[in-house]
Amino acid sequence: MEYLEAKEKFIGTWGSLGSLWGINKAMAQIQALLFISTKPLSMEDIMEDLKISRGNTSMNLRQLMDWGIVTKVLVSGERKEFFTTEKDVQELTRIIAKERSRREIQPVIKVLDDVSSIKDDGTDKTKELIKQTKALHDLSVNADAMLNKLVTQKQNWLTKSIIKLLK
Amino acid sequence: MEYLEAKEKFIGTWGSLGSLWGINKAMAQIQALLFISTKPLSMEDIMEDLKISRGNTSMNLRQLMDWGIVTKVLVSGERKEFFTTEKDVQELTRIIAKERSRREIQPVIKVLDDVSSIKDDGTDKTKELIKQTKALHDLSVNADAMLNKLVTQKQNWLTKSIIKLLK
DNA sequence: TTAAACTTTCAATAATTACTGAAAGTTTAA
DNA sequence: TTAAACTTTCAGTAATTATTGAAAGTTTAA
Repeated sequence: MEYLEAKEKFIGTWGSLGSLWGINKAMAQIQALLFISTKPLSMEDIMEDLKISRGNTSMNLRQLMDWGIVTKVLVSGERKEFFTTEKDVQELTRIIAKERSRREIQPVIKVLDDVSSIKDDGTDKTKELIKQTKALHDLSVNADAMLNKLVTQKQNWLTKSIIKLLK
Repeated sequence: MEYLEAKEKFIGTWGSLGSLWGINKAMAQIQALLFISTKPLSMEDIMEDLKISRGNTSMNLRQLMDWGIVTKVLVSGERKEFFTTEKDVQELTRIIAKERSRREIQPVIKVLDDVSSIKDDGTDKTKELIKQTKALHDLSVNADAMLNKLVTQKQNWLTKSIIKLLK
């Protein structure tokens, strides 16, 4: 396999994986492209490489920046803006985990808390709703706490954690 | 909040969370409905409750069964089929994690392995592609191993794991 | 200033994904 | 058998989501 084929395979796969996990294809592909690029890329570069429109590029770069995954960099002597992504996979994972927790898990925990706190009217179905949503609530809180714990340790969290768990 | 409102809030939230994570709404909602139901439900029950068509119900139940999350149960004296979901949240998580690993993570690991194994032609961009995809590969392998490890311990994996990690 | 170089926004459109409903298929009781 | 009770399939359609491209907005160099 040559460079170009490998590059396209990587970017394509990353895009599909994104879709599978609720991240849009262009967004995932832009990140993948920056991830393997040796230098920051301009909007023009990205558009040309991925063959997507200016608007699409602009919107998805913005989202990636909102997530904290991509940053603007100034290239001296250049008027236009350039972009890079976080290059360290561990740091990248930390950012994504933290954001998904904040945006998606926390709000669900709140709902589960509300729902599992309704008044027990003595009926079976109410009891079941309370029991099951409480179980889900507790699991979510624990899993989220664990994820944060894992991911808050800057250095080698994954390796360290695996070692601990294997003991 | 009364039972019905709480129930609808739970099912609705679960559906939205599903969409956010690449699981279709109807599928997530059927699972949610079964999860808080005190007894197995028929296709008719599900259709009526969620106001979705027969075809949709059938297709999504099938998918849930493929995932191993929902099972058919025979109710004696009844001709039609009834369905339940795994009621234990830990077991449910185990099943989902295992399936997502098998269906989605393993294939990506394979691609990352292929891509990071291309011949180093000495150029910077090839070196970068190899380096970055290798890092991603290693992270994925580790994270996947950890997930499997966590999730393979039947009893209270989450609690146990948190205790270990907090040490 | 101003005008060129660049970025963002957003209405229109395309692409994708989900859903319906009815026909075809299957199972079971008599 | 057969026909009623049920489930699955799938072509057509609807709903959702992503993308385009051009106009509007912004920045900067002269």
